[in-house]
Amino acid sequence: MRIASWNVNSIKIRLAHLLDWLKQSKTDVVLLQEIKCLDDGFPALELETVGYNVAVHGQKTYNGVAILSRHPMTVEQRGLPEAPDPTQSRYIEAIVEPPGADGARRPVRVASIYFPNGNPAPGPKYDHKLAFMAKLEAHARTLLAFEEPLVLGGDYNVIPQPEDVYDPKAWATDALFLPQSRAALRRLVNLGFTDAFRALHAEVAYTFWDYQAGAWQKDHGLRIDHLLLSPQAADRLTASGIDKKPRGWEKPSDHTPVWCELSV
DNA sequence: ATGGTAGGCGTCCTA
Repeated sequence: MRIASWNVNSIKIRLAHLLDWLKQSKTDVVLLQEIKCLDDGFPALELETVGYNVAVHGQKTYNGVAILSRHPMTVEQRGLPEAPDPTQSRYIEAIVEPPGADGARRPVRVASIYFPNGNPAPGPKYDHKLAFMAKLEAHARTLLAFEEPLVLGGDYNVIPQPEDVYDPKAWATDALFLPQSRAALRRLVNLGFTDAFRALHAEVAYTFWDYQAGAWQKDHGLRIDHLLLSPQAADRLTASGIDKKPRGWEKPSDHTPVWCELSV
């Protein structure tokens, strides 16, 4: 089963890209962020027509997350439990169930998460970022106790290591790379998660290139979109990658998809 | 050197 995460920066603007990419990538489950629309405005019909079930936690103008699944899907959470600002739609969680070849049940719990950017730091936005990460960590503890396959995917807005940014010095004081942000991500990972991309790849790779200053052309990127796997999901990890192609298309999102393959 | 670009119920805010 292939699972991907993609911050599309407006589902309305990016629908054609998403449909093209779904056709060529053969992804079973897609975790979307920054859909920037209410539930009613989400193009559910267009996506159902090409074979996906749709779950949306939308918001007007900002944020908004969704999950697409070729397999039956049950929504478990809309909104992060005890989120510091529940008016911001940044979390949706579901259980997807691919058909077992032998009739066995193989449910996988997935979440699509849009972490706060946190700039400027210090300040109230940075405080909100850290508060959100603390509540996410608490919820992740609860989910890990279920000892089931779990994929926490999304735009984490955190650069894990210096090798995950083109110029670490230039990002030293940015909310995405401050020591407290990186420590909060480490606390989460250290609960027992596996970074699906880094587990299988040692090379430098990015998931985001700013629209400004020719960042894409200069390959001035960041790796801030991640798929974190519970031990039971990591046991089944067979492949992962970052699909750079969509970032090079006309009128792209500033993010490109990260994906992983779990054996059935 | 504080620019640059993109998206949205937009004349600013967020990223």
